[in-house]
Amino acid sequence: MKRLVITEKANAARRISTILSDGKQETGKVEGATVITFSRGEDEFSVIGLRGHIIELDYPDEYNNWSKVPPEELIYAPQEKKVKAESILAAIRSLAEESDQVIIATDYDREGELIGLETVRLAAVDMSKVRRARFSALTKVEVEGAFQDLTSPDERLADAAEARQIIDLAWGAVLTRMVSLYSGQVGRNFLSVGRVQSPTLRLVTDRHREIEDFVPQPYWLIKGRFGEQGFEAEHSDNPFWDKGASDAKMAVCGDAREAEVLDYSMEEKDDYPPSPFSTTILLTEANRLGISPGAAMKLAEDLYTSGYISYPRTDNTVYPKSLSLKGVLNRLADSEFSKEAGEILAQESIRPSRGKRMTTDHPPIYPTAAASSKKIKGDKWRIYELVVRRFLATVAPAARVELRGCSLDVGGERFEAKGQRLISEGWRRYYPHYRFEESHLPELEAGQKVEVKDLSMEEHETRPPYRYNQGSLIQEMERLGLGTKSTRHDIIGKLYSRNYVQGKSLAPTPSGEALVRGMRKYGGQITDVGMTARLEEDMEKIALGEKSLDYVVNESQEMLAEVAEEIKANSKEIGEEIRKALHEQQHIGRCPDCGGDLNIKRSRRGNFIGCESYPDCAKAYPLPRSAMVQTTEAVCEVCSKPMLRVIRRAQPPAEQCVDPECSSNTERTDLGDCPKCGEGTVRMMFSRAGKRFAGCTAWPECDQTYPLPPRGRIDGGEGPCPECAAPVISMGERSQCVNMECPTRAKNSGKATKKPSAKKGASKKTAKKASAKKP
DNA sequence: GCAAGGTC
Repeated sequence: MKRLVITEKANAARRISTILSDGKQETGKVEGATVITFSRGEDEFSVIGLRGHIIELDYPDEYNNWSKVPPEELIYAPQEKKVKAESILAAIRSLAEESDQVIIATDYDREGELIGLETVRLAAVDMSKVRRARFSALTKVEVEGAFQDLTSPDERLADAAEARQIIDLAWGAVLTRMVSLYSGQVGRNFLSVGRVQSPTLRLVTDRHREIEDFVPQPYWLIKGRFGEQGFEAEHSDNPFWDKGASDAKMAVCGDAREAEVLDYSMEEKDDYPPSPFSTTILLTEANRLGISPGAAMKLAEDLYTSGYISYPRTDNTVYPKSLSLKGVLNRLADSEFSKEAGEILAQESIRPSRGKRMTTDHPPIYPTAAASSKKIKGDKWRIYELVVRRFLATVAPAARVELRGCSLDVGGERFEAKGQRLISEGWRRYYPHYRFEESHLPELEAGQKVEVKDLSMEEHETRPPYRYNQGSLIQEMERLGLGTKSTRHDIIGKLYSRNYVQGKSLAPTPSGEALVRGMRKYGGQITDVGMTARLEEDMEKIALGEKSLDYVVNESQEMLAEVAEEIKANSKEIGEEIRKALHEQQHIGRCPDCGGDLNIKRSRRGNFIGCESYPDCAKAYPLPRSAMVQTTEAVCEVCSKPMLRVIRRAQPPAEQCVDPECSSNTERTDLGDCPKCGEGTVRMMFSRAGKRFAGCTAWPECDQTYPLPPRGRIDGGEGPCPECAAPVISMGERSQCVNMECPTRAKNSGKATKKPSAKKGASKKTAKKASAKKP
């Protein structure tokens, strides 16, 4: 029998072929697409990998003009399927024609069902030939089992996913066009609205409001130190919200010289290992290491395609039975983790930890091969090591902790103390990313008297909640059911690229806030988390056969029509609010050439500051790189051009002239003449990644650069180095050649020469302060 | 040029 297998991705096609063919496969091309062939018993197999959805929904071309087509028209407009990978589809057409059986072997989830079915439908495959293989890991056991136990594709499940596609496109396109048109943001600077991105943005704006509106409350803590070693105990009524009450308590016990131990307890407990890695957990852990979810995802994908880790997009936190944990450890045995792997393999049995979620599409993320830090470098290695260490932790024994507790009578008042100590490291030995906070409490016994070393009352204030960072936002999105493991980091990326949010701790921009305000007021449920929850319910009903795709789509269209009408009726108010916010966040000031408006502009090659009268006036300035830039009303004292507020990591916020060539800037940033080209000036700059360095202003003609320390004030103007002619820079007391390879630096083995006299008083002070922070 | 969902 001739059998055609369709997988969701190229890697799955390779893995399945290897498993089913025992390694004897051939790779060829059909219609330009890669196809793997092999024989197995009587059967001839062809395996082809898709690239996820090879079809995308979109409106026909005649709806493309945003200004000419009223957005409402899109509500009931037809949506058509546009093929994104013609060669793959053509290959499937011709292979299916000559096959007796077509097996859909896409991921075992809702989207996988649709990806498979939409493909065979579009390829016009005879449906009586179509079968479905379902496996939750690409292991021999699972795949062999799935191919022995073929089932039928689930059309209702695919319908559920298709309903989502149709609804998301309609709502997204209609509302996106409306807000963009009404606020005059057409073309490259369009604004966007969507079922997932808008509620996510609202999480950020709501948190911002909470912080802005926060009123700190004072509270008081009564604490004391006791015994010879001075262990700390707290009053059992802490915290006190009323100073009178805490004062009264202090008056009662404040003079006590001795306290009596009322009770004392000590117990040992297991401290269980963390769960296996799902995408969300991996991304939040990476974020803690300073690798953003977007970057971490990219690195994890690279590691996956080169065979070092398993598929990185998964919600699963339970290892499937079919996965050999010992096998994984054995593979790590000849790596840099051989010692750790060996220790765990030496255990009698391996009982892995398990998380709360178990899914059918992929196993949790685990290492699939040994890598070496010589071959894999930088952040990629850090992600790999994170995956390995997490895996080791999940198969390692629990740690043991000793918990102690006591209560004290202090002049008639009750105090409590707790202590914890790690007795055996267990999994913590392999996964050092969760710190164990030890706190000491000596061994005591009831009735024992201990010395009161001191008693004090501390005044504190409640603090506002933290802003989200990308990691905590991803976690919150998962908790609320917003987006999927594969899209959440992308959605957050969208919020940044639309300039709705900024900064590492996400703060909304004025336009982000204005958009949420407008949509909350007139956009129906589009900023509500409940929108997704409702859609999920409907999808569930479609999958169960309780509702039809058409019914759900019609219902959604009617809702959208109402919302669109409401937005249209209030288009002026919505548009004005957003325009005002955009002005505030983009308007830099007057153009020095034509008197027009200078604005922050978006472009394909990055953002910049440009004149609104373009092309009549081409005045433009670069936007300070890798910084958060805010507008100000101020103008430069030297040249009267507008000023910017620049906020950078590791630097204090600074107001500076928009013109990098203004002497107010160059005095601060220029270090001296370029020794390489003799034309340019060596200037302090920031790389895309936010790293400070010195580079020649004649770039790209001259590529001279020097590394600079990331923190602290640096001044130039010390003249050229007598040895190498590179500028000499000063950092407060210290003065040295900027060129790391300069013999003057080698001679002192990196140590700077002592500067006899500081040039500027202010610079000395700042530099001292900054360098004092460094170890 | 719009969404969100796959994957590269």
